[in-house]
Amino acid sequence: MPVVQGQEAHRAVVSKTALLLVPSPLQNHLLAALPAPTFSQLAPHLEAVPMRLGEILCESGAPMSHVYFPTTSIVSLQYVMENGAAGEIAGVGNEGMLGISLFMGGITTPTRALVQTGGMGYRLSSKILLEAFHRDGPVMRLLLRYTQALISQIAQTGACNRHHSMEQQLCRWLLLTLDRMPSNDLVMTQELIASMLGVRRESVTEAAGNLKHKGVISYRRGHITVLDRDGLNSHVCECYVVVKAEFNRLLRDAQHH
Amino acid sequence: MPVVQGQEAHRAVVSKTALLLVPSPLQNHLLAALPAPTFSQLAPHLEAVPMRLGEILCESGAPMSHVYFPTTSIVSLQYVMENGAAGEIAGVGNEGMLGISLFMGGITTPTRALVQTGGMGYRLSSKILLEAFHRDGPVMRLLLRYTQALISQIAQTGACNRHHSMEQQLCRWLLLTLDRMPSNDLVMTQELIASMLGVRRESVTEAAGNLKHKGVISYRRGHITVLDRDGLNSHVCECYVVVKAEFNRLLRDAQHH
DNA sequence: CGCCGTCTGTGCGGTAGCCAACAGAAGAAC
DNA sequence: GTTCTTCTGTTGGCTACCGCACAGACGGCG
Repeated sequence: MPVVQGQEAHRAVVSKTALLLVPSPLQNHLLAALPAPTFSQLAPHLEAVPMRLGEILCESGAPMSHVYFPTTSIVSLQYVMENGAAGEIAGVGNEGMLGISLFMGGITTPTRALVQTGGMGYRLSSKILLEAFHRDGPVMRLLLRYTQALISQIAQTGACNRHHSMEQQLCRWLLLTLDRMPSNDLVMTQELIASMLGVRRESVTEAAGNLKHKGVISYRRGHITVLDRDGLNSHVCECYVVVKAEFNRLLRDAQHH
Repeated sequence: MPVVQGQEAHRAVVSKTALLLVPSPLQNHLLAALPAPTFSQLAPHLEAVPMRLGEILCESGAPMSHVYFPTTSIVSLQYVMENGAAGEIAGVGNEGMLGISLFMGGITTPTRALVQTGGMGYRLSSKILLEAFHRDGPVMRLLLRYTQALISQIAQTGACNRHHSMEQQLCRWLLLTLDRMPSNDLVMTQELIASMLGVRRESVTEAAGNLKHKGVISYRRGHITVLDRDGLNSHVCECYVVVKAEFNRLLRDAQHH
């Protein structure tokens, strides 16, 4: 997506280091898609927060005091089964927000929100968000559309679980994660990926080994580097494309910024 | 009270039991949960429609002219993969509605809506629904809550796909379907169940055979009868309970009727 | 009644991913 | 550097589900 790359490049040039640590809220696509006046109303209430790897922003069933708009971080929405097994139902990065249950009316949600890639984000108190949402204007329209895109992602992930191979799922996950990151280097252990995909660590090792052998990725302890994005594209299942297309479709017409 | 079975038969024959075929709109829990004045506003626009087994109410990616509120029918929301394989992401019966993408803003959705159990329902033109929704009152609140419950169901189904056995999933599916039906007798072939669950027909045969052997269900060509609901409960995975609990939680506080 | 289409039962080989147990290796901490 | 933790690689057996092929059996229909 040229927008993201543009922003990244711009940031890297203009800023020394300070701005890198506290990126603009506009790096979040949802915030960036708001009309300028609407954004200005919210801006004073946006609070930059660091989001650390492994941090749990919201436990399953717990209410949230704030909603989060990741900029350089990625959050994983997970179900947790009774036997302790976990798995990702969707990811939230700079394209989205965390906390839709607030405006959907349920307040809580039975999923856990876990920081999967450390970075920065912005948060907004639930009160402010709800007020903005119920002005029935652009905020509501945008957030509902985002929610629909999220539903598609959840459904597609479920379908993918059922029908596609480990390797395909790994490729999907890598691509989706890559799209939310400024670089090709993911700080990520295989163990963590396994817990996201809801599979054994060994299965990830094997699939990643194949991709490495083919020269598509390389990795060392806790880092994965994507060498050949097209290579991933040629191994991934349709699910990646479907999810991306649906996000584009739903948020395209919502652009005003 | 074999209503559905009756419907299939009666439709072909004459219907002096016509009243059985046109149940009250209030049999749909969402409509019933609306405050009386709100419901009265909508009532004149509600149109009773038969929904026949196998009918496709909405093809993947196609816009809908109406939203549907099933009363005695059940609709299955399905993803369709490129290779033709299909699977259910969620079901919609008398507890819900079909067509959330209308008010979510996306207009279309990448899932197909297939009638899984024949029966009756009510439909409402999208225009009327949207007007009601944007009055920002009880309708919006209720529909957003329902949408959140649907999200939970989709997520839980995906998780269940990954982690639980055929038999557990079959029990979950039977219980969820049973809850939406007036009788214990499902008009349903194993082939159809298999396509819902996204598995082979033979796998369903085996799992159903086990349940039959244990005396939990009985069946004959195209019919499944649940003999022992508690038996199903003792074989089902947690997913069933989670979904039901979330529906109850989200729609309980919304009751005004 | 008998035919025939559809639904259900079963068997066999194949395989992807599970479970458990370890061995090696990279990096951090000292 | 040395130690120690944590991450990655590999093995072997196991099970659930797949794919295919076909037999039997129900029940609608002429």
